[in-house]
Amino acid sequence: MSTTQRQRLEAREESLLVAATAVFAESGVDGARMAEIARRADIAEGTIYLYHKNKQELLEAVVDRFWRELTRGALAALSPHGSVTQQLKELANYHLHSLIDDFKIVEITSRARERQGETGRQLPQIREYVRVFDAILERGIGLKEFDASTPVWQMRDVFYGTLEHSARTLVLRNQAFDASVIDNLLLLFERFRETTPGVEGQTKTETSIMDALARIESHLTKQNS
Amino acid sequence: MSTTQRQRLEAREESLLVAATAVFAESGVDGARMAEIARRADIAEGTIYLYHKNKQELLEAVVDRFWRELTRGALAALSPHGSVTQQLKELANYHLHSLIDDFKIVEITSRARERQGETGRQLPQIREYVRVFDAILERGIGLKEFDASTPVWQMRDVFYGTLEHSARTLVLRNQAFDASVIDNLLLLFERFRETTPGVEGQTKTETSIMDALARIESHLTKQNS
DNA sequence: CATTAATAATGAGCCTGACTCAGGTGACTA
DNA sequence: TAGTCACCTGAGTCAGGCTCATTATTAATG
Repeated sequence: MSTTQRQRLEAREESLLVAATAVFAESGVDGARMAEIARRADIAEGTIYLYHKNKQELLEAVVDRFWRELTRGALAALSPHGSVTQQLKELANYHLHSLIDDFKIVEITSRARERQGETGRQLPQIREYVRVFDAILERGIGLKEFDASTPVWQMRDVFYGTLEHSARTLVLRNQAFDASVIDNLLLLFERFRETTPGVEGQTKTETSIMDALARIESHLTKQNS
Repeated sequence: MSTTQRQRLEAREESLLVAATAVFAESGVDGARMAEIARRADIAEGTIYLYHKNKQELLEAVVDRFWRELTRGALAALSPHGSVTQQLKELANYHLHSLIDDFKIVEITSRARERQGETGRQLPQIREYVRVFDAILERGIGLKEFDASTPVWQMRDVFYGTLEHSARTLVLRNQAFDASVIDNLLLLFERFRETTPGVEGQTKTETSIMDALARIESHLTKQNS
């Protein structure tokens, strides 16, 4: 059966990524030995190179997979019909928790961007993850809840930048999740609110977040298959 | 003359760091060859190891030196008797410009933190740099310009996190410095302002920023000699 | 089923590049 | 001139990422 064959290959690829993720997280990128990864995935060292051109691309695959999962989780964490503020808070919570829990892999993410010569690269799945927040914000603007005068990317950079740094601070201090970070961040976002509230003007653009999320989801499934 | 001897050593050390900085910035950490660094510093490869234990510690020295210079520059960019808001703006400007101009080295900074096993390390000079902002904020709180309800570290994480992400976004898009990022960020910081203004209550704590900066400066000179 | 073709997996060995160390060089002193 | 010391050198070592000739496995064919 050709299906069995393909499935076996995919299982192998998956277990390779799992093994690589563990070793990278434990030993760091430089400390990780290809031999060790192969041993854990129960394949020969040379076999890795049938799936990934080199250590760098294996790392990229690991990181990409991680952010793909994170995007799935983020979408699942959002209450589909919640308010913009509600969703923002849910996403902030999910994000900060994830950054803290998987600090090791998050740190390694910057290594996946490096590539001989190229200055600024972005992994497609990270871009996809960021879009989840952009989608919420755009919905907020569409619903006139947020002011359109500040560009979306600037609001997003405040959001992500702050959470990333806060996560680092918390981890360095060996502190657990701190909800006040999120409360204060959301308070800040009040600044972006429309001064003309226009409450409950939902009817017109109400579906836009669903559209945006659907678009992102279809993107994901496409790339996955 | 023993002075001449010591000076020669310091000049050597300095030219080594200059060469290493250039090569790391051009080729990235992994792309950088110790042989190339030695060639540019006009010394033998083995000589590098008389000054730095290995490539990792050379990298740390390079990054540390960079942030030390940045701290000097930041202190110079502040108008000593300016208002807190004024100084915040000056620091934000200086910081964003620096991040963009020296993007390569800033990116490399995270590599200097990595060290076999240890999860979260911080280079002393980066910590010192961050304190410049903390000092301004604390002065603001002392002068009752800022509310003390949000912890300083959270405000600082908003500040640094946002600027860092914004710099990345700008560089990735090949855009130059964008002043609106700073304007919007400072607008956000209005949130942290005291609701009870208490304007011009300067007399009591007026010197605290000078004290703080002086403390930081003396720190620097101590470590330098 | 046997045979062949095609595909996948293996791991001994190659090669690059960080790092070492036995020896050299020159400044200063007696 | 010889001895001491501090510093420098670069050929050689070796770890570890990666290659590729060989072997194993599966699929296709008569």
